[in-house]
Amino acid sequence: MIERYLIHYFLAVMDQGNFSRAAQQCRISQPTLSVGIAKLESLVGHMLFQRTNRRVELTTHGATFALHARRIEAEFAKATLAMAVDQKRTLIRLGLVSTLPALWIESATREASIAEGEKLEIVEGRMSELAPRLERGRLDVVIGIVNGDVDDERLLFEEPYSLALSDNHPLATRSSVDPQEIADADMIVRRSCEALSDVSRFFTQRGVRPSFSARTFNDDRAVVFVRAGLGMTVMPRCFRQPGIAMPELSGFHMRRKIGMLIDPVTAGRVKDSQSLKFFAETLRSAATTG
Amino acid sequence: MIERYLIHYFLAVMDQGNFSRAAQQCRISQPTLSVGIAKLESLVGHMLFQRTNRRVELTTHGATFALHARRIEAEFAKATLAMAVDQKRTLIRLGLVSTLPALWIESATREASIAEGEKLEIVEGRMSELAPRLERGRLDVVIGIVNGDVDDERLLFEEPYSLALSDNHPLATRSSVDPQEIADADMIVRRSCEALSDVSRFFTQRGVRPSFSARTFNDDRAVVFVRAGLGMTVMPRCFRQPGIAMPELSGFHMRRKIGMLIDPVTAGRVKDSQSLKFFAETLRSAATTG
DNA sequence: GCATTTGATAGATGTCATCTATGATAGAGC
DNA sequence: GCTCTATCATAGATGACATCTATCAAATGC
Repeated sequence: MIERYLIHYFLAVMDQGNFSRAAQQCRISQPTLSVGIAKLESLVGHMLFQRTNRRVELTTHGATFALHARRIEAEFAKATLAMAVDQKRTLIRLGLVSTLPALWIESATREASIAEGEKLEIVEGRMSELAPRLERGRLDVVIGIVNGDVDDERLLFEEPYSLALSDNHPLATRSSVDPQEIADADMIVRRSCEALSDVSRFFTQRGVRPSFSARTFNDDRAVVFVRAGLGMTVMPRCFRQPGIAMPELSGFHMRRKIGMLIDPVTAGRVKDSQSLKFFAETLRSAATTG
Repeated sequence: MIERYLIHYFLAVMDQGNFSRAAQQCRISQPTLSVGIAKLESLVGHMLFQRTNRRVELTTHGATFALHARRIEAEFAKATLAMAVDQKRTLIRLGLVSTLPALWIESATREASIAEGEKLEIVEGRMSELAPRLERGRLDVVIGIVNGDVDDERLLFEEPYSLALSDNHPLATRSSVDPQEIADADMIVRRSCEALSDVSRFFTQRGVRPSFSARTFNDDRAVVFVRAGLGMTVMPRCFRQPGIAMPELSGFHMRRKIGMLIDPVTAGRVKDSQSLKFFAETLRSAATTG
């Protein structure tokens, strides 16, 4: 049976005149589209496209099928439109980089839930997982690390990485600490940290080889370790909280920007979302007041 | 995205007014249809059916959607029809019970391949595997064991089960052998035999407990063993061939009918198939001339 | 000749439609 | 009441297949 997704593939190739671009339009890989068209051709029993190396054009059978394909797609569109009235809730699928403090996420989530008739679906993960999901339309928006220039609306905050240590540590009152001063200290490794490799390079380039007292993927757990005096670590400023001192690590100037990455396809829906707005604003204000 | 199969499910429920019957119409299980309708409802954002215990009826949203669903399905049908012209080859998916002799299958396949513009796709297996495949439309026709009354057109041949032994065995010249006479003989077990349990019951009820010299799923291999004098076995008469004697096993009157089981949905297409006709006739004549 | 762009192929992976088995509910018959 | 039957829903396992990440092969442009 000819499924709708094959109709989609077919129309995309017609639109773009090219398999690779059609695949992009459908947000699938080129080989997937290739076998999809092959399957469609086997289902209808005819070649639909004449592939020359420079361009793709319809066969006569393809032209016939094109008429029907357009009508089918139009009928689906009409049906969807007809059912779109009285829609109760809009779903926003939000990707969230895992290197944000639990407390902030907690209050942001609570604020977001105020919005009526909307539903937030949150996926946590590293940027390297979230970015392709956004790319393929599995997420509507990602709140995480953004690089390069970002307009103010989408940038939530920018922050440095600092040293984090228990506030009864001798160095806790200092505003800045030299790497050599902590050569003998125990360090805690935040394994999900996006700056992990930069931090370790920073220390090794200065001849400092700290010993490690803990390794964790959970940043809030790392904070607990620090507060308990198990060791110190380097983490984004946003993790500052009672019991933790965060002096500058002199010479380490890396910063990160936290912002929103929005899927262009669903951008309209996302822009209107009250819950996302509440969520973002809570993070933004936490960063400025903290 | 609403896929076509969901439209199908929806229309089937409308047609039948009942999930279970709709599932039968779609040749899927009832739970599959249940979650399918649930998925469709979540996609369109509305309940489509009002389920009471005794009957299923459309909601107002469902009624609206029904109009569109019919149109969509109609467009697909038109498209399929438009592409059906100039169809080159028709595919017949043939299930073949594995307890038929390789030689017969070989010549039948060769004869079938004469038919132009048709393609035969053969799946071998036990009846217990083939029957559900036919049931679910994965096969167009099954050639295998048929029970009960079958019209002459679909019945290919009927045959008894006989003892099979090497033709230089002392008993080879006999027309009939008593079970007690072979109490000491080595037997070969044809593990895929549909009569296996009947055969072993037949022997045990007569107090005969033969020893086994071979066990195989491959009937032609069993023939090779028999011819080599490794032992004897009970098999359908159609396996008779040079080097093998097949005296009757007195008291064992079981017979089997080999015939065609045809999927009612694709019956029209199957009836017209030349290759299937050649295939069937070759088997039928092999049975009468052999 | 070399880099680029095209679509096709192969093998691995993940998603999800499908299955079987079971539960929950309601009416029918006694 | 009680069972029996018919209904649709749920849970977990399975399998099919759409999709991915490699690649390759062929043609074009420089």
